[in-house]
Amino acid sequence: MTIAEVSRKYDISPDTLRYYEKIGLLPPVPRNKSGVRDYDAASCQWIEMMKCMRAAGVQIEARSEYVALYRQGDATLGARRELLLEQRELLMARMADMQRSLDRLNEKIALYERPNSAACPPEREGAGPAE
Amino acid sequence: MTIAEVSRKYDISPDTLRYYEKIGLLPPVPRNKSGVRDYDAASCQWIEMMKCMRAAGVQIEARSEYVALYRQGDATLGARRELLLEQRELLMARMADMQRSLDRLNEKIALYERPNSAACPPEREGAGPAE
DNA sequence: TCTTGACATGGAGTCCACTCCAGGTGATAC
DNA sequence: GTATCACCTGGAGTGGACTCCATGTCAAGA
Repeated sequence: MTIAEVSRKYDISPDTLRYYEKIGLLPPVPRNKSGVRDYDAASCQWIEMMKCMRAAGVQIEARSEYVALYRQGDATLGARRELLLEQRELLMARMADMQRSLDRLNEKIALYERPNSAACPPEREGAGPAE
Repeated sequence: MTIAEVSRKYDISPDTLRYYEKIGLLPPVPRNKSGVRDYDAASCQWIEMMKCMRAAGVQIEARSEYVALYRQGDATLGARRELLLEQRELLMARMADMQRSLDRLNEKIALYERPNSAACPPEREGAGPAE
């Protein structure tokens, strides 16, 4: 697949795809004889993996570390597993934070649903619903 | 409360607190006669609100818009409610994305738990567990 | 009175994750 | 053969969200 096709398929700009490869977020993509990228199945799986990690909020540094470990072969299986476990902890913590935010947001919206509510936070001291 | 106390209480640096106020993420904080900030209950509630919105991934622009609407008074109740509803949608979408990522992460970790697994993605074509 | 320390301000600098651009190459269409 | 087009590269630029810094003020303690 060309970079344009991959870009459409995963909704990631060609510039970003090249950037990811340059900084090691993707292992080198195969090229045709004129040096043009020709993404294969493995490349696509890495792209999906990176999209997934990005959506999970994993920093670029941790993502490239994972790729680097992978490319060093089986000796790094343990380290890769550790990295994923650590990122899972971080992800779950972020999700818990977001859930708390969502709960608060829902409370606040509920206040706006009541007519005449002063809808918090109060301008200064006292007035407005307790939070 | 002084900026240092608030900083400790909410784990937000004094620089960030001043920055938030400067760009309108917090309504002006009361000052003592020498111009030093003296955070009151309302200021603290705004800080909590901003921490909450930040944890929810709300951009600074949307947060300052909310504050600006609030400061314009009751005429903007509807607009504020709309803004919160919109941000709730975005938040729920992000959480759904993260849940998908978590599911995938768990699958991947499961592969690492099995001894001798080739642990994806494959280096090139074929080998390695299907995803 | 002098020093210290917490605070103030405006503005510059940093970091992350892209995003854009100038200049160049190779394959295809006319 | 030349125009067009998609692609290439290295490097500069951008936007968001801080973070740091030089310089200055004020109140309190030695």
